[in-house]
Amino acid sequence: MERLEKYYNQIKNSPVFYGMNDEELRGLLECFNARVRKYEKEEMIIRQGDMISNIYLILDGAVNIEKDSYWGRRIIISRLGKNDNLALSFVGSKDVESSIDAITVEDTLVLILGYEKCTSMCQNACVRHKVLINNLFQILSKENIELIQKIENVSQKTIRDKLMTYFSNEAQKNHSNTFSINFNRQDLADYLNVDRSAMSFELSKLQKEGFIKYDKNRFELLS
Amino acid sequence: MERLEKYYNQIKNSPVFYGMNDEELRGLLECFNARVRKYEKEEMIIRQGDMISNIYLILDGAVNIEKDSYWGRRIIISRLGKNDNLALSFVGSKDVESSIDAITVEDTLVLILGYEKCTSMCQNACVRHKVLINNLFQILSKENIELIQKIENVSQKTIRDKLMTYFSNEAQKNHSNTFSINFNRQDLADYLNVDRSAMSFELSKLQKEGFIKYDKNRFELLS
DNA sequence: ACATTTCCGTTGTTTTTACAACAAAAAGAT
DNA sequence: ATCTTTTTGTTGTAAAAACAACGGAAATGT
Repeated sequence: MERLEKYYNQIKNSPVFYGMNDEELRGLLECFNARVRKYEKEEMIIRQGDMISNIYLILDGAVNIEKDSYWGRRIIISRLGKNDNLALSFVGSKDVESSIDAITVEDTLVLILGYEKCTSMCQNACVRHKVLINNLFQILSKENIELIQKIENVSQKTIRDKLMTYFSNEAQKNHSNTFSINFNRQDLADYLNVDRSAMSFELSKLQKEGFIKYDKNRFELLS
Repeated sequence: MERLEKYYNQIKNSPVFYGMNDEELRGLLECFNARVRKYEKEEMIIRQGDMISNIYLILDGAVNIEKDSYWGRRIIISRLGKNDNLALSFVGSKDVESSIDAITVEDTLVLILGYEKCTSMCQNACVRHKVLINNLFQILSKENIELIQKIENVSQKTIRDKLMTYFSNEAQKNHSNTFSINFNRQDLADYLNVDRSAMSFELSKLQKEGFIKYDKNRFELLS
């Protein structure tokens, strides 16, 4: 259990608490019984089948949202990082258990809010709750749009098209044709749903043909 | 333009307005300048690039959420029906233009609420707005979970696995091993991201091998 | 610096898919 | 009922992906 104060500024600036002043935020943190927890590398924060009643906010680190297809194949649905929320949709959907795992890819610090407890208590009373839910709505909207984008990525027919679609999207996010990615090769393959070695092969081909340049995890989109 | 009253009961029972009494609902409908609009078959309700500031609720009919991959290939992201919302995530994400098309697959009736207008006016004032956003949050959560499920469907490696995953999910939704699907073959192929003829072939093979039985759009999961 | 482990690229082989072309069946129109 | 159009199933072929096996590079630990 880590001290909350240490991360107060970061918490304050996260999208979850957007538009709140200090007084409101502190009240909210107390009402939600906020705490900070540290997870080791490769630790599971959420498991398939869990009932989720907490809001999880990543303060630092990286987390994979994964799903095990029934024969051991791993699907990486998304890679989350600082200021992202985990499994928010399962908080919003009452009585639905998590269909995904959340696994840290490195040591990770998470802020945990007991959503259940507070909402049942303060019901219509607290004003902050209204701001919060408004923020959550917007965060979920963004998540939704990113899922659609992911569907676009994995729906391309060839490995080449998947890679180029993914790179285009990354370049756009970074406002630059040069960008680094968080994934290693295996993770990228699991994200794009292709075989790693086939993907590696396609990457070199793309480089030889002059579409991209890369060195380790740094990529450049040419032309 | 259709008369609102005719559909009042259905509107009242939709998830968007869950938990509101008549007075609140009527106030809300007025505040949001609610109207009902009829779309013909194959008409576009939303286009890629549109800025979405309305809440769309399907009263009757069916709508495809699609995306055109840049070489004519069509991706069906989801098929929506009665009581579903269109493009809600683009309402929540300010200043983000739609990345999808919404196209009717048959004559469709839609309730349209001018979300923008009301929220900017009544700001923190109206109580109903709080209930509404709470509902929207839950609806978006469900959408989110369904998108994750779709990712699971299309992330299977073989056509057979995609079909069986899809069928399992449908059977579960219907609480029965026998169920009808809305898609015709081409649409199902575009949804699962596979070639139609290859899929047809795989379907007959699955039937021959005794895994499924089907007649037209009615399927049964055996074993 | 050395050993060990993890990660990455390459190649050949097998499996699966996409694509094209066509026939049969079903649905719609007159 | 007849004709037309749309949908669905079947087959062969070419393209692409998965898989397996391996060697080298890079990272990690001691």
